[in-house]
Order: sequence, then C-alpha cells, then structure tokens
Amino acid sequence: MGSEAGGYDFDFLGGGGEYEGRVAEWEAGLPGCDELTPLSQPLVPPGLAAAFRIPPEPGRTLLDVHRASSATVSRLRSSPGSGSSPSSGPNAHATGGGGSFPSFSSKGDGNSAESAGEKTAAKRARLVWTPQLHKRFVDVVAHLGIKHAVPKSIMQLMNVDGLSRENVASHLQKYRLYVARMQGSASSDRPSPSDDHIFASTPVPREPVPAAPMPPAVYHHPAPMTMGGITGGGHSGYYQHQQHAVYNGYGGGGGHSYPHYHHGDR
DNA sequence: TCCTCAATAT
DNA sequence: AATATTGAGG
Repeated sequence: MGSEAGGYDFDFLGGGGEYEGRVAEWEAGLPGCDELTPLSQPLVPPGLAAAFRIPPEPGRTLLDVHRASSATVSRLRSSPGSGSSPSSGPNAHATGGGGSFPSFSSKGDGNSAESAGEKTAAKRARLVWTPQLHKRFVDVVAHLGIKHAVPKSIMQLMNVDGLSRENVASHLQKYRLYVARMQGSASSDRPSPSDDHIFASTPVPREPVPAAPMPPAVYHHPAPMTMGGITGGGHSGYYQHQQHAVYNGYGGGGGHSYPHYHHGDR
C-alpha cells in the first residue's frame, strides 16, 4: 500500500559486527538502572499536584528525556556512514533508538524477509505483548493522561525499537475496551477470572524478588546489541536496553522462554 | 494527517 | 486467542 514512511532503520545488518565494539564502549559508560530517575513515577506527589491543580503535562518531560536518549544512541550508531536517510524531523531516528526490542514471532521457514530488517513493504512478524512490554505501554499511557495517550505519542515515548504505530493502536484499542469494561459495571474491582491476561488488574505480576534481570522485550534480530549489565531491578524506568529474551514475568518463576521465533508451527 | 472504532482477517 | 488490517467517519 502506501509507499510512505516504512522508515525502519535496521542498519545494524548492514553495519555488521562493527557495532558490537562501539556498543560495548557505549554500555561501559552508561549509568546503572538505580542511578536513573524512575520516570514511571510522577515527579510531583499526587497530593501536592492535586492541591495546586497542576495540570497533567508529563508528556513534555518524558519527550524531552527521550529525545536526549535517542540522540545519544543515534550518535553512537551513526557510523556505517550510509544511512542518513534525511527522514523527516528531529525525532525521526527514534525508530533506531536505544530502547528495547519487542518480541515478534516469525513464521517464515527461516528465509526471506524476516531475517533481514526489510525496509521494503515486508510484513512484520506478529508482535507479542509480553508483560514487560505491556507494562511499558501502561506506564506511558498513564503518564500521558487520557487526553494525550494517542498511538503516535505512546509509540514515541515507549521508545521500543521496531514498534510501530499500528502495533500500539491495535493494542490501545483493546486496552481501552478492557478498561471500559472494568469501570463500566464493576461495583467492586473484581475482574473476571478469565481476565488473567496482561490486561488484568495486575498487569505485570510483581516479582517478589527480582532475582533475574528483567528484559523489557525482545526482537528477533541478530542482536546488534547484546548487553548484559543492566538489570531490571525493582523499578522499571524507561531507558532500559535489550538484554536477552526470556520473558518470564510470572510469579513463581520457573518458566522462561527465549526470544522465541515461532517457527510457524501450531 | 492522525485518531477511534467496528468488523474482519490471519 | 491474540494481533493485524481495513474501512468508515470525524
């Protein structure tokens, strides 16, 4: 259809392994998670905000931070020289940002498009909304406020590589239905037992003790960046970067999977 | 151009 | 079932 955007800067593939060195260098200088300001929490206490009628405008702040983060990352990965698609706008490189990678399940037999970061109308594998990814989504939506929580903004603030506006729009649509259903005829906060999903009142099952790093999400790429130091500690702030797949967010722990590529099997 | 929603497809 | 896609309407 549209020959528009499709601006997925998956230059990792083109660049090759040259990134690893750079990325490692970059990682070395990054602050730990604990040192980052947890943006998932309001900077102004709710009570205070309410008392002074502070209008909700966290988006600005988050965007600002995101931009800085994005700029840093894009600077680091602007080596392969080519790229430089003029794109359009200051935040155009957000797509190649240093966020986390969403989980996708691919169906190919290990051939064609999926293996490469297709830029030409190639179909993307289905996104898997892991609890971590969903939490990020919910966090962003919560901070944007009902008025500004639109697909584009959410997508930008989530800063997840490869996440499209459509992905977010689709998820948002469903999420809204869930929320509406819940506040609609719910005398008590008691979701249906069947709402055992990410949408459940307890979106991301709190792990009692974060023994293992909590990767936000995964993408099915040849892993241009593999890092291992950042642990998802208790709080999930925004700038987390990809680690390894395994999404095992469920209490009790035990099951951990891989960035599983679903090899078209069912 | 983007957003939202319902219906539909995979 | 979960996610994607489309299409209408704003």
